[in-house]
Amino acid sequence: MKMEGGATPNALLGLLSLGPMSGYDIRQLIQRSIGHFWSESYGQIYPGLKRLAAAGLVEKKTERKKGSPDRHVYSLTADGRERLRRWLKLPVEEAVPRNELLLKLFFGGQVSPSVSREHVQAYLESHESKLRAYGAIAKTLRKEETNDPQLPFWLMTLSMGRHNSAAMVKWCKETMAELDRLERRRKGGK
Amino acid sequence: MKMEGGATPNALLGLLSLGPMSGYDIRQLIQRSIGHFWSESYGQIYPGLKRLAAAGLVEKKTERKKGSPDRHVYSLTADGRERLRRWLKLPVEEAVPRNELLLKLFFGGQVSPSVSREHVQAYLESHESKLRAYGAIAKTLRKEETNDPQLPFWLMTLSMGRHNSAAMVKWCKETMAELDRLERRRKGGK
DNA sequence: GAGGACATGTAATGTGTTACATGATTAA
DNA sequence: TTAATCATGTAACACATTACATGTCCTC
Repeated sequence: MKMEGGATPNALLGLLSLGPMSGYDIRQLIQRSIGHFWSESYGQIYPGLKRLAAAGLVEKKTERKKGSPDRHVYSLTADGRERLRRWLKLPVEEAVPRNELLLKLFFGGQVSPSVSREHVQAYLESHESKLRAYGAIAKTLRKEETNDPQLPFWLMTLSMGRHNSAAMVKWCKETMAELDRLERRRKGGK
Repeated sequence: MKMEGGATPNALLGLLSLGPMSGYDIRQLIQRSIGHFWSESYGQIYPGLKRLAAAGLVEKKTERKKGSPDRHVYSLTADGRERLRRWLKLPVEEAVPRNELLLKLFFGGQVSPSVSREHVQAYLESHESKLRAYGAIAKTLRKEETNDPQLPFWLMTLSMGRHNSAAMVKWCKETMAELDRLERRRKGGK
């Protein structure tokens, strides 16, 4: 009965702090809220909720529906909320970085520069599309949740996404230019 | 005998493309080269090399030393180099994002803004120190590897680190200011 | 003589995704 | 009728870290 540590159960507690929900709801909510920087699969969510319930941090209520399977709605207990707060105060644990694009780029000397160029191009497009998405989300968020006290925090997480993607767009453009130079030098003289 | 897919064995091949090495060497080299965006533990490296050798992608030579344990030096075979090139050309697989700082910040409404402020402060400091490190690495890299054809690629990966950390520093400062505003509003008049 | 670098490897454990299994309802 | 959405959950697998186990050489 450890239950300390791991971010996943605490993420579940955090989401339940927004209101009672089923495992299925949680999955959907993740995608509409923290999806840009967090994800959980059903294989984590369902067993996770079960363990949290066994530890008394959440409470389960079963809603019967004719025909379709029962809905298991979980809600935070006082203990659960306390546990969440305690975790929130703990220092953030830095994750081991893993960036496959950079890994491939680092070994770019093994292939033609155009290969790396394509990878960077794809990365550029993904960040440009993220930037568009962030703009849209900020708009609806401000419209629909104007007086929610948590809104400022949600906007801060969005803002990081924007800063990051903008920086990545800039890096991609510079890097593609440099890769073009390498390609030309290869084909051209010497 | 799949051996396709996973980035880890390909990272090993990539490092061996820089020259023959032992598992121990690989670990050290990772920290001095791709450590900012990749990492591998011995528990991955040693069994990984064994599997690559079984698949004929690397070759193992044992150097006997009196007293100390044998050194197992691995080098790329032609097959291994070919496999590496093929993987480099494959599109980059985007990883599921996981950012614990953002997760905590998203639920920042559950605790005092000063808690979030401290997390952001720590993040700021870590990126400022990264920026200093990147500057130092770029300097030594240009001094010691001036004519290595792979240098431009190494500098590109460094450059992403710089763009990213600079953006994060900016975001941290803005976000800390916003958190201070929230804190003041909380203490001050309703 | 204590500690750290050198050097290899395995076992236990943790963490996470994907595929599978089941089945109703609803929209194209 | 085909597919998507709703809804729950397990099992198999993949991937990764950490602790353990062992032992030498070198430096303070």
